[in-house]
Amino acid sequence: MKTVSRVLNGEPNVQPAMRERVMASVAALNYRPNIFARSLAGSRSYVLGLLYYTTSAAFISGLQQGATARCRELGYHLVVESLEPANPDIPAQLDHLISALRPDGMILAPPMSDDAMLLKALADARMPCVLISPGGAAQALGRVSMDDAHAAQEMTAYLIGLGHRRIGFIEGEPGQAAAPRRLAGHQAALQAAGLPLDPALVVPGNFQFRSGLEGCDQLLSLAQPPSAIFASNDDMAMGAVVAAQRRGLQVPADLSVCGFDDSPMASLVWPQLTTVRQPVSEMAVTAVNLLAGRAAKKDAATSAGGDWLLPYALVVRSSTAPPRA
Amino acid sequence: MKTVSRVLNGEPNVQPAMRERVMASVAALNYRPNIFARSLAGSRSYVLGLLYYTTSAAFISGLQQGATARCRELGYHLVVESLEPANPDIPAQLDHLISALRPDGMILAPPMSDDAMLLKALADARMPCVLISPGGAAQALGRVSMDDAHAAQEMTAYLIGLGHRRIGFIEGEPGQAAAPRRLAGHQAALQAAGLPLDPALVVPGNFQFRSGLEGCDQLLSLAQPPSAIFASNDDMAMGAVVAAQRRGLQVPADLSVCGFDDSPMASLVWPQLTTVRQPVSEMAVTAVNLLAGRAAKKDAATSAGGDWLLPYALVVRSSTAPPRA
DNA sequence: CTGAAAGCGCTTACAG
DNA sequence: CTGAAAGCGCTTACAG
Repeated sequence: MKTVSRVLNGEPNVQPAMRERVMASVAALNYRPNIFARSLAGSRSYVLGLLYYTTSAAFISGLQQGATARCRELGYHLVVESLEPANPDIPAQLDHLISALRPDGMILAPPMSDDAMLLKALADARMPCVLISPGGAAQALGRVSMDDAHAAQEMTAYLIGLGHRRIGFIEGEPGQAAAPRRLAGHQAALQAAGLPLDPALVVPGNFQFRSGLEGCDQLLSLAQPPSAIFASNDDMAMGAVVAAQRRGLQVPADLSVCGFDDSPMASLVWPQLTTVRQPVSEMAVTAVNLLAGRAAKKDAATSAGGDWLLPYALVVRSSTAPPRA
Repeated sequence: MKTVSRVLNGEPNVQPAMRERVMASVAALNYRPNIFARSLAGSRSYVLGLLYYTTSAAFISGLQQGATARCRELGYHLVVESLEPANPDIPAQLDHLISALRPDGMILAPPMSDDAMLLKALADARMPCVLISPGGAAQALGRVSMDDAHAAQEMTAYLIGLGHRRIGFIEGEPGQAAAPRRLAGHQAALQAAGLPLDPALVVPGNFQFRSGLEGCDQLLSLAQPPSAIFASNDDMAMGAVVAAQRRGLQVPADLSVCGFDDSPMASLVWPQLTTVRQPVSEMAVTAVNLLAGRAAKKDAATSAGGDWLLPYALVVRSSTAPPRA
């Protein structure tokens, strides 16, 4: 019965009758192929790696959720490895993972998707990789991202549409690729509306709660404070809300605040945050599809890959409103 | 050279000279045993599963961090599966995971460590399990927890030592095992100090930011409001801080607030939260040790297991102070 | 389109 | 204490 192998792996050239006969037995016996035997004999391991570094637990957890779900559907399994950016141990850790498990591919979450040392080690091992939201255009099977700039532009356009003319912006961590993109989108919307780019309205941040709090304080201390603040992520937006409330301002009546990410906290705080939903779990699903697809192909050369841009969504909740007249 | 197997697996009865000769070759060739071949032939898979449901991304991420690190040291690999409590698909999902990967054991994070359906399916499959912070005393290889009650008791004793006499308490999600334990510890400290148990000072919560905010509001609306509030976790403590600040109160000058967990946010918010550090990553390490140890043993019967209570730490930061005179 | 053979890289008893 | 043999459960060419 070596034909079962053919039908189980969905290969062509099997008679329908034969195929059905096999399928029936498989169902009846509750047969489940042993992944170890499969991997030993074949050229695929049915294992995919997720390489990450915990900047935002919510983001990583979302990726993992999407990836494990899709892996489950495809008969794959996900092995996770937490790495540290630019850590000299990376090659050794990778070598260990690869030689022991021989994963069919790796998914790199940011900021590891921009880690030169990791990327080099992976390339040396000829390991297929999909990069999530990379900054550069490193060589890889695929890159899956969302259009940060366009989303930020839409958010700012929404604030302008509400009637805001002076909009403060709190930047993200400079080292992360998404930060400058979000600022660029914000400024593009300002320009499209014919609004001036006042440098005083852009303050630094680092994606963390506290920098949002301080950034908001700085903006509200301006001679001409903004009527709305766009923080580059939700954590900072929450900080901004707290800073405003401490000064006795009502959000959104006195000050509109919006964020980016739609983290789980965004809809738990009060007021609930207007933000941009990142397609986190969809990005992971796409990455798994690319890697699993390429592993199934005989000729790796023709594998699809490429750049994928996934749709985001503007989530309007209760932290934004028209400015006070 | 089938003796290399013996030395690689650290078995006794090998001549030192022979052992050294093998080790030298292994190092020279950068030899790495293939986990698939090992698993196919042997009775161990060198794979451990982490079964969780994302209540707190930070908590899960901490567990995973600890588990992967320890797995790496022991030559194991971690496969993660996100499940849903009481989901009827659980047996099927589990069956799939077990028959394909044959993990040597499973680590169950709360609240899955109390999920009856999961526990039953695992027991049916005779899968060794370690439960993290379970509520009940379900049958398992091991249970690793921290002493929630004692930690809460210590926290309340600390507040009393600061001079507080009326201390508000915001409860956790009733469905989670830790919630009643923390309340019990709080009340034990009150009684030990001869303070009354005023039911009005205990308000419900659900471990989320918003319930902390509302709970604090409720407590501060009391005819005799408390001078300190102990929230059952950090998310709720952050909510309490915001509620206080909205009323124009200074934390900690006008109101002390403390939490539980030492989540990453706890030291990023302002003021930084006084809280209890849970030994999250250590719990995961202990779980891996138990499972790997049991897999290595020939006679599973004698495997250690049992109950493990790991040390926590009171982390005093700037959200608590003596009450205003 | 389908079957018989060999082999993936280890570990497990079983002899020496 | 150490070696030779068999086998784990699949997949991969290779014949029919």
